Amino acid sequence: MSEDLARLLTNKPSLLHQAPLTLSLLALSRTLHGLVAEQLLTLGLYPGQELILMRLYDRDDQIQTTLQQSIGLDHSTLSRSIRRMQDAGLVTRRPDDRDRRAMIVSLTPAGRALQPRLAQIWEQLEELTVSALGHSGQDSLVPALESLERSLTAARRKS
Amino acid sequence: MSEDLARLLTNKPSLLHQAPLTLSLLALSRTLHGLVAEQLLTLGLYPGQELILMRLYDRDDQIQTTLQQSIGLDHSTLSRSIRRMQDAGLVTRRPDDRDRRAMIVSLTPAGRALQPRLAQIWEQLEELTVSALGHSGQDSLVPALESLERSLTAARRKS
DNA sequence: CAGTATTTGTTGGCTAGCCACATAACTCAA
DNA sequence: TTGAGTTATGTGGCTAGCCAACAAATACTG
Repeated sequence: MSEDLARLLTNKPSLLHQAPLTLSLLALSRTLHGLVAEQLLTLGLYPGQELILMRLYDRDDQIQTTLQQSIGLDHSTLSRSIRRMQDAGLVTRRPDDRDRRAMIVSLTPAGRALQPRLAQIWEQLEELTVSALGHSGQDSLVPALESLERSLTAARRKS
Repeated sequence: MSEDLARLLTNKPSLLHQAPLTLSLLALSRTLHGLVAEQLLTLGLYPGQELILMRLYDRDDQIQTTLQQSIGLDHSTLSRSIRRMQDAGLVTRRPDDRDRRAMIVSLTPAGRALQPRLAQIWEQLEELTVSALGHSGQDSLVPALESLERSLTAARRKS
């Protein structure tokens, strides 16, 4: 890279090399997101929607807020995503009789029908990442990533 | 969690537990993105713009396509981001005399002035992630993440 | 040299995701 | 019971990011 040459000449360190871990995490994050998006698109899904479906596969007929809290996205994001999934025929929404503010989100047959294909995609992704890392490092990596995620979440709360 | 109870009773495995690595990577990815966005906002920046600035810190007066190729985003995304950065007074764009299709992107004094503060944020993020992982695991993790990123990129190319 | 192909950039349209604000319904206390 | 506070959801407006379609300039080729 001639950038490196320029840096040698001017003796200025690049910000890009001063945070290798952050940078590689961000790069990986983007690539993974793109790959997931690509795979989901074959089901007509968009990133984020798979998490909603998976929560509903585990427990159908959930209140929007319950989904929002377990997934952790903003309620407005969920509201719009779920509406689009309703438009796509994957879920239905009806007001809760006992709390008429709340909307109960339920799977349609079409939404439920995606379950095996989603499971397959999920499986392939896991296989891909696991084999890329070598099966050895996998067990140690998951706890490390989860610990890192907790630390970053804690760092966000502080501010 | 009562979801787990329900699963015990119905004996249905959750998709959420079948891809722990993928899931923890996605969760980490989201949290990191949020943290970065939060920090960048203190500079009036939005995620992605910091990469453009860093490339320009390393080498000023770059063609848009050069930036696009080194960063890896879609050219339309870059076009809009750079226009917003121009509106914000961080960069200028002028057509290249030798190739009048191309736009030369250059830092303004305001854009250059963000360099130290961006460096500080970048440093803090790296410290945070490194200390969260324990300084021991860091050296092995970066190559692992980069290797994983390459594998995922290769998986995208195939399709 | 003329016509075609490629490259560079912009715009429209769709998605996710956030914040701020608004609305409706529920809760609780005076 | 009335009124204040809380909760659930929706909407407007902004960002990133993608693809597709387009225009303009350059490069290539017959």
